[in-house]
Amino acid sequence: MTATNGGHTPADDTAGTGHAGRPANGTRAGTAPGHAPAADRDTVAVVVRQWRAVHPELDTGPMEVIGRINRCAALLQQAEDAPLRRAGLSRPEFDLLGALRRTGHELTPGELVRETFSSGAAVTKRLKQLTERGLVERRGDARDRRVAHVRLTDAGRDLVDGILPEQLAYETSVLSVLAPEGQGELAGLLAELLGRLEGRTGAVRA
Amino acid sequence: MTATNGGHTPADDTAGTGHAGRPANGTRAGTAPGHAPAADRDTVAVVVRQWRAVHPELDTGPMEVIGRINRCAALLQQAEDAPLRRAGLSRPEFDLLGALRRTGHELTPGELVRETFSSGAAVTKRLKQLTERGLVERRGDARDRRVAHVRLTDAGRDLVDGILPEQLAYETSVLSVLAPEGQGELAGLLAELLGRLEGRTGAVRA
DNA sequence: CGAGGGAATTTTACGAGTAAAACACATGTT
DNA sequence: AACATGTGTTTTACTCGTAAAATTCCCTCG
Repeated sequence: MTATNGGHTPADDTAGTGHAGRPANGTRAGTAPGHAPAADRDTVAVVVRQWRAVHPELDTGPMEVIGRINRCAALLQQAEDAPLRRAGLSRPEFDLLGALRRTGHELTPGELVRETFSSGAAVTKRLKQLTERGLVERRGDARDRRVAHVRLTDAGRDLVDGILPEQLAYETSVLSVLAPEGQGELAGLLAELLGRLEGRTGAVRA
Repeated sequence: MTATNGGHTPADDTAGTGHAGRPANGTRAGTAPGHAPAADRDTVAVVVRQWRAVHPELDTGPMEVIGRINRCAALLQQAEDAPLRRAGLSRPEFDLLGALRRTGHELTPGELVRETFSSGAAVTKRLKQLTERGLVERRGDARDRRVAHVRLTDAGRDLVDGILPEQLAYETSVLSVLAPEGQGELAGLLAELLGRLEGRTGAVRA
């Protein structure tokens, strides 16, 4: 979207929360080559400054990172929803189809729940709709009559294969502001962080 | 949460989409000092591998970055919702209160919409609830009777001030997997990316 | 001054997700 | 074999957010 979509962010944040912060006040934030000082280049910087003015005693450092992650995610999702809506799909629906496509084989509703990180009820509803639209098919299991097996129809597969390149092309264009090494660094740092977050499920006490 | 919360991620992704990717197959993903190769340290790496197996011709690079941003955001939000729920607040509600707290002055509903990145209708509903709970107060404008001015009550201010340190402490603990320089780098890279995303509203065609 | 145009906010109708309960079935136990 | 227990999936009741329409009010212009 960013052009097509109406422009409503579902789960944003950053703004209200407090997510922004400052990496040490000395840690040069500008990582890029010859870029502006990025005083308040983005919304997060502004928010952090506000918090610091009100609560000078708090270390707002983490906000710089987490606030930006949240905001980037929100904007990216909004942007990438456009090609999906054009195809008449919501993101969660595409995620479901994508899971089937990338694993290459049938999945049960339960497996879709895990692959998709959504609730069982949500998966049930989506499957119902996607089945009606002819994008997926279900088949009962011979052994265990509780379980079902879901697979993509040809139409479903084609739809995913048609959208995916668009998504990747858009993502590539957005990331092009970063040098290739920058992209690698970013991926690496995020992988570390994600490793901790996914690590022992819920080990980090909130 | 990550321990308290039920465990339902609202707006996740990564899994189904395709967000993951690989920074060049040579770009060492491990950015940290002496860490494991991170072969499939996280979910995103697994997903990317699946996509590459199915569509070897596509450049899945951007997925490594964007997939991780999305997944990190989802997990962070889930984790940080715990202290909020304990206080009986949803994240959007806290965002609204936070906007009032950090700006330090009254805001109109319209301003809250902008600060909070949510729809007008949503703000209206939240204000209604928060007012009933005695966390905010409204006052009509003398000049223009269409506008209202919203301010935090003492209870509202205290609530925000009580929660914020918890949030920051949690964020600090999560980010502690990264060295301080790593955090700075991450903040800087994300700032660059965010700059582009926020830049000219919707300039990047999807 | 009275109408038109526009802005701020709220209301309405509805779609989508969640938690918890309900189902349907399989399996280990005695 | 009958049952308690546990798992896979769906159903139910409800909440929340959205889009679009409706309200209320300001301001300018003829």
